[in-house]
Amino acid sequence: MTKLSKREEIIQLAASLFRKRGYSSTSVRDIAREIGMEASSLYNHIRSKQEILHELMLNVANSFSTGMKSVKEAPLNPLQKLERLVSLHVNITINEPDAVALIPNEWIHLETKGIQEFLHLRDQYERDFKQILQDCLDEGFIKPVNIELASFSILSTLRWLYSWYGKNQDINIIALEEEMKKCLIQGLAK
Amino acid sequence: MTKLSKREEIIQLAASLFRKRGYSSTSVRDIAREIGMEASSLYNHIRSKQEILHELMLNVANSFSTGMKSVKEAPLNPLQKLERLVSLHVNITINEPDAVALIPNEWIHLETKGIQEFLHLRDQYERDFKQILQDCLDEGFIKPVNIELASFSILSTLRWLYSWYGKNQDINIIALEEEMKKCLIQGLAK
DNA sequence: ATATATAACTAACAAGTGTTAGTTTTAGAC
DNA sequence: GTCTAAAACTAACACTTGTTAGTTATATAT
Repeated sequence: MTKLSKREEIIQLAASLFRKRGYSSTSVRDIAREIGMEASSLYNHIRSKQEILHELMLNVANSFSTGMKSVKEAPLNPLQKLERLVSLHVNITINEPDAVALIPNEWIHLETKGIQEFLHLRDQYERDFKQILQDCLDEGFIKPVNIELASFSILSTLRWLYSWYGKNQDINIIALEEEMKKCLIQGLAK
Repeated sequence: MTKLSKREEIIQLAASLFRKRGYSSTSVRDIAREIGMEASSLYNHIRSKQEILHELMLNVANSFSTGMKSVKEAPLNPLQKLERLVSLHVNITINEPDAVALIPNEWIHLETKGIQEFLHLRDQYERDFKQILQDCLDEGFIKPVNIELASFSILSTLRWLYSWYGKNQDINIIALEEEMKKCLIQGLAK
């Protein structure tokens, strides 16, 4: 564990509060109290409350985007790429569970520019995801299925993984990855 | 369409605002402005802002619970019950998309008693869901799979259905149900 | 020891929050 | 027309919000 700068400490702590109560219900004074200083002192380290959210959301969005990029470029067949994407989600979720927990909802509280940047990354990610699933279908790796719905379903599960991980933190990561791949990719039907 | 009482009108409109901006970021004055009256006038119809959220969340939670009850009691095999649950989610989502959209996150803004009631209903629902999935497995309707993870996955998808429905409102409901069943229950693997 | 930069503090601001009290308007019953 | 109840209004409350200004304390480099 590398020691965090005060700024990083504030941002990490804010992430856990944003996760628990939401961005709007977390006041600058709440963050300050938890970190052990006055609210105004925070402003020696950050520019605004909004900046904290912006940094959290775009950092984690960029983690996913660069992860996707390296998966796309890897010399793998589409099914293997799909498995790599499951690994990607599991790993990012375990490394930054609080920031990941903000993804589904808290982006609405970004200001105009932040929203645009964030949604652009998210849309691009979903397009890439669907394309890989489509490749799986075209190359006969999976059953014929509605690609829109299937990618929506897989991404829904992966997005909510953080809440499941919250309750089962003792699980082996490798095992979790394998179970997820089995569950999401191999499907249920006999 | 039956005409709504003013109270119901307020609550429905609040639901759409809560969905768009979140409970905390929606002020009583926002609701009043949209409905065309002064903030204080709302209090002729509602007891508090919190009461609106409470009513929305517990009504929709009860819709799911009573739906689950009737599925459990129906003379069907577990796989058929699972399919009925998919229908249940699709139908409630289409009938009250705004209230459904609040389920994943906004319950944290309920006050103590509301949280307890809500989480109790949710936990019971998830237990019942898992049991039906377990029955499917025990009676050989589905492949051997981690029940915890599988039910988590299916429920994640069903919970997020509202966001997918938001983008594809033109879709045929029966077709949507069938696609969901195919996607979630029959799985992907060849 | 002194100078300097960093990071804490106190105090205050303007704006917005949910809610209440008291009053006036509206609409329907007799 | 008059009485009554429902539902709107204005005005204000106590409190919280994010943020800034100005000041003091702390630590480091010379």
